[in-house]
Amino acid sequence: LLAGVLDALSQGGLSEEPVQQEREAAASVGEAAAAAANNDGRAKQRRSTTKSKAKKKRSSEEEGEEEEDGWGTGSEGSEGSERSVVERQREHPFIVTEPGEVARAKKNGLDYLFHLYEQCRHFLLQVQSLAKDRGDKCPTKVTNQVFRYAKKAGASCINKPKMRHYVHCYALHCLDEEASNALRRAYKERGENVGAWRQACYKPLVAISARHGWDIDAVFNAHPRLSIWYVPTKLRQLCHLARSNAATSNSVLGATSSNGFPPPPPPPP
Amino acid sequence: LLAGVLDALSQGGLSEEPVQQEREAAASVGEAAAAAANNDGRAKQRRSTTKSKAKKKRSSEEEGEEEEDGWGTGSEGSEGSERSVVERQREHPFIVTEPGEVARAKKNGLDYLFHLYEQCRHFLLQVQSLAKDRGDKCPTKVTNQVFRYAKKAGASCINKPKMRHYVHCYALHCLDEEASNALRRAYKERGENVGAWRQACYKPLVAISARHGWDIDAVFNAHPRLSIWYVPTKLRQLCHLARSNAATSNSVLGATSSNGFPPPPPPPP
DNA sequence: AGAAGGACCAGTGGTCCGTA
DNA sequence: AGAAGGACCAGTGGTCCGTA
Repeated sequence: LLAGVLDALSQGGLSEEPVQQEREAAASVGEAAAAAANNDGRAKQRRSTTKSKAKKKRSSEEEGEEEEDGWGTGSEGSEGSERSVVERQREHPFIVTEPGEVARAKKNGLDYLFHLYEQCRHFLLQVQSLAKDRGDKCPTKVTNQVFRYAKKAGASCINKPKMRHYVHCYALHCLDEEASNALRRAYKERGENVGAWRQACYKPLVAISARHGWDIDAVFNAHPRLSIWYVPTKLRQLCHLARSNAATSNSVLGATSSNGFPPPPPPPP
Repeated sequence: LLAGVLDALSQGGLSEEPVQQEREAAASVGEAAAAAANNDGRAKQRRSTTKSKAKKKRSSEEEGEEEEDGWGTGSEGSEGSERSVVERQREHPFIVTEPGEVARAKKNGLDYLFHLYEQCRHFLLQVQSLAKDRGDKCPTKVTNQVFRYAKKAGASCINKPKMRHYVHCYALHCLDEEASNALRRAYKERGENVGAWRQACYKPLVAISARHGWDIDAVFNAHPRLSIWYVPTKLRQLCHLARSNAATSNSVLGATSSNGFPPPPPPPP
């Protein structure tokens, strides 16, 4: 539904290019597999930290409607005067937006954030399909390989640290869209920044895990869109901690669990 | 059934010790997790290749019925005269034995080999149980962590290269014990060595995968004891190759698959 | 100050090859 | 020669911290 539109918009003004790039990405996945099969992997090379990594300018010539279409990728520095010598470009930072709200003024909204997760899923599906054709091991999660594939396919807006950073926010969006929407509206209204909203996403997730015997892995795995993401360490820890606390107060009160699951034994100290 | 007996026998003359060692192994799993959580992991240290790794002699004093109980672990060098200065000790090599046959003369039989896979499963179950208690990520396969745990628990007969080397042999044993037993008898009768028998185990597995749409991963995952083992690279490649060949001859003959699965498209060249 | 992401690092899957 | 397994290595999951 909406996702299709977003797909088109988020590509900026790049027309057909992505298709060709995906073909190249597929090819390079093959190269990597071949190199791994043989014993070629020579030449290590680490640490290059050359600050002037002169991102070569894209060759797309039409810049007519670029910028201010609401899904700015921040990829081209056409503002000001070419910037001072090809400066390092980043994605616009996120702001807390309501569902359906389009972020302006060099910001990205949360619908766009969640859309990136769908894109990753799309890339995983392609990597899986390739792996099956080649008889390679088939990833079930969004792995480094998938991020590499996404990058080669031209999705420069996707990177591992960002996606891992907001996984639990996306999880809430998947598991309880009502609650997620309500939280977004509340935090927008209060003028909170993205970091505060992100922190607030943990609590309802811990509550959901509680209703499923505190098994956050099971919660993730039971959801088709969420099961491809690793459970973030901090979320797992919060669920574990909450379980311990619940078990303690249960035993103190002599109460029995009322969530349909037996209260687990408190973990050893 | 038999496994219980084997468990006892394979421990040689070590009485209660294993229990204590498992407790220590559990503790050290915790240490590792803690170290990972913090940012301590200093001190790398690589390459120690000191040839005289002087395995410190175990402190178990009873050596009465050691050696020649049919499950020799080859762990203690009590033969000859203490060997020439603490020599490097290894497990006895495997020979092809019939089901139920006990290997003698410093050899191990194939029942013992398969028993080691059951032991690994046992260790995985313990690691999983610990992980759940601690709220850690829970492995679904026999990982490095499990091999490390096994070693700390005193199972010096288990190591990764060996277990990976024979996985597909164990797979055949799990998936078609009749065929596995027949193969063992045939190769024993012909006086073949372990390497030849090991090679021969691939073919029936490829045939099994063919009956399941060439999906060897699915075959492994459908079996509860096998699903905890990674599919060996070579087996996966053989299945893929056989699928390609089958698809080619199918299309040449204009024939339709008769295995209940649609013939897959031949992989791109 | 708040945030995006290049780059790092400890530990993984995989198996070679010096050893016995 | 045939075989067991210590030790290595490329690429992983995870996230810090120099950057903008």
